Amino acid sequence: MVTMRDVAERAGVSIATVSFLLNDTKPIRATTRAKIEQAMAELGYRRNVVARALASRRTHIIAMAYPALEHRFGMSTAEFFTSAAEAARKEDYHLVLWPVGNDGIELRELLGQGLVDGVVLMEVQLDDPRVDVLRQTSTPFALIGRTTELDGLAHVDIDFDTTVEAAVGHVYDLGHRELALISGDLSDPRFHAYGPWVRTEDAYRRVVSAYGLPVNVLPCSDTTQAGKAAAERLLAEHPETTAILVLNEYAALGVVSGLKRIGRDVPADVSVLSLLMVPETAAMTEPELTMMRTPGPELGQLGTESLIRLLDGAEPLPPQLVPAKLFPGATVAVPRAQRPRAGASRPAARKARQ
Amino acid sequence: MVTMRDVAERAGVSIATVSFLLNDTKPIRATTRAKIEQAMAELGYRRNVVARALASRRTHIIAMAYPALEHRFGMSTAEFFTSAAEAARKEDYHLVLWPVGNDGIELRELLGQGLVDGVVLMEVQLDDPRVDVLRQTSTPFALIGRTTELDGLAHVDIDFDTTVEAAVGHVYDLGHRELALISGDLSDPRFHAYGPWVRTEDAYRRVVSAYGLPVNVLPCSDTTQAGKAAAERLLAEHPETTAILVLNEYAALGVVSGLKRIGRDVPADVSVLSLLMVPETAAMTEPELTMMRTPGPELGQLGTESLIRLLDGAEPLPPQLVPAKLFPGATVAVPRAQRPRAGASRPAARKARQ
DNA sequence: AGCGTGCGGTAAACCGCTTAACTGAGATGT
DNA sequence: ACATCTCAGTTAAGCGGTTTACCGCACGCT
Repeated sequence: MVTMRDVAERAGVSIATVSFLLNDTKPIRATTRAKIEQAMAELGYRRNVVARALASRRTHIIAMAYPALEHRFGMSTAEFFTSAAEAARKEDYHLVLWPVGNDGIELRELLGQGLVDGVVLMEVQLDDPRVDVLRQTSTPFALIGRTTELDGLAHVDIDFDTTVEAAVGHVYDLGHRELALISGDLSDPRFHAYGPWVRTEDAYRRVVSAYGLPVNVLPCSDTTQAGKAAAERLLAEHPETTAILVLNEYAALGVVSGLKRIGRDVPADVSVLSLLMVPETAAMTEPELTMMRTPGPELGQLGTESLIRLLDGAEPLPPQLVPAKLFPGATVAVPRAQRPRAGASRPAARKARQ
Repeated sequence: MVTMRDVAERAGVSIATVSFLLNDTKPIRATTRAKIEQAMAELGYRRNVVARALASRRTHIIAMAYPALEHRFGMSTAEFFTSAAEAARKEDYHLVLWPVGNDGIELRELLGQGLVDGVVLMEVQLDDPRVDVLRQTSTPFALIGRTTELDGLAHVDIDFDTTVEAAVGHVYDLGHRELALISGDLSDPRFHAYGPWVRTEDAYRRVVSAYGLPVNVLPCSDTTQAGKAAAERLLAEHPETTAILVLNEYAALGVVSGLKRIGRDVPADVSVLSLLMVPETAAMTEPELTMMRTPGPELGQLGTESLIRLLDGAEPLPPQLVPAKLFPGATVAVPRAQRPRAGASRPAARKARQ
């Protein structure tokens, strides 16, 4: 292994000078710079990041803490990770994906080892134990997602209000009045306080009420099977439904096939709009799903940048909420019965039932 | 930060003793051991992995090198990663996912930094530049997959022969005689030498010929859309087909919906069997796909263990080939026309055409 | 009594790099 | 002309561990 000492010797300078050049921490005369650079090139020198980390107390590694047990690693997550990794590399950091439990125990373990400079937290709970751990250990961190209390925490998140507003508005404008939301299963303890689900459902209730439409929300866990079942149940209980918004992307796939199984045509009989999804998944149904596209690339990048600001002591990035944008597919159409149906269709401010 | 020195002081021993205890590299008297352990507990000591790495020249980090550009990170990959990470943790290693290009340049960069002790290589090409890089830098590594030349390389892979044999056998036994394989797109330069595709296609041609059936192979890239298109084309050109094997999991989803779109019932008219897939994806179609389940968990674990053997100087694990096993779904059934159709059905040893 | 020999422990030299403190020479100010 | 600043480098003290060489001691053996 060729070390900095070797380079310094060959260039006829001190080892410190080499370090200053490498880190750009002190001005170096052009002639010396040239000598050093030549020496480095000739020897094929690469600085040892471990030694650097020990000496500088900065590993330049940031962890993306992902609760692998509670949330399956799916397409959306992959997107977050990829864009975050890219953003990190641009700033001379390494981004590693770290599977940790939601309780914060493994995270504490990880932090104690001193391997990472900071953490990007994914799948944030409304009240997240991991945030406490990070605070206690005074580790810099940024959230992709939001806790309820976030006094000054660096974070980025989906703008659920705007997203839901746009989604509901879209189907409303097409003429739909009998909507339903196939939401997350908030009775599941793992997701009871899972931000995206809670916030989306809240937003939905608000928005739909504001439109003067009845609120119909069905819980459903995040699998294709559950989506199928939910769709079938929904249309059994509310056969008047003409448009379904689906929160979870895997459930959305199931909703489409579930509807077809019970003989409903999509979108002729029922429109389906997926609220948080990536294009790859949307393409998996027939016809292709219309969706609100999860701003995964933006959020992954922003979250990482925001953390790196913290680490580099630069002035912090302001928190950002990014809405998911409508991505047209072929599962949303004008409802079959355009004429306003009496009574049921627009019952002024009927309240949520759940 | 509490260091080893603090612990040693408090326990009234030398810092070396603490190290010996921690690493179990020298016998320690029970009384001293107790003192040290108490001191550690009281102080809440955790050993700094960076310092340890520098001193021991072993970071205990292994990288899973994943060609993120060439291969999308999907469900199967997630499975490999998760099981590999778990296996690594059991052996006191950290496994990080590292996106690198297939050309080996980024990999070389990474290795130069001295951050990782070894590499688990994913999505191996038949002749993989990354293997050369690893050899040149004499980095220990294990392959999940195989190059063509693998003199003594540590590796694990899918047993494509057995897998294809089982798949073809399954549909054959049900009575299917008009098979087709929707394969990978080997004309795409990125996949031209991609092991799983090449090996599966080869195996398919061999096996089907051995059964005395006509060989019908259609290239198709790894997207749902491509799968749809391929299915439609296939049945236009070969309407007699009763069973389709699909290599890529995303394509398989498309095949099912493509068949439905052109009015073929699955499985009544055409059976579909996905060759390499995870259950989550299989559940996404209606009806659920019958598949050969990718042995991702096994391979991730075996690959990692095999690398760790190398790193720890233990005697190496023998290479292993693990077949994918049949996971029944609802897309494979007895062909509608059970009666052997004259001529076309069993043309003794008709040869491959491609 | 004399002598090797395990055993449990210590001292100290690194590992490769960062960085605070220092140096020496030329430029600058008055 | 002399003290003062810059500027570009150097020296050396760590960072928090690992590991080699060494040491004293009790023990068994002859």
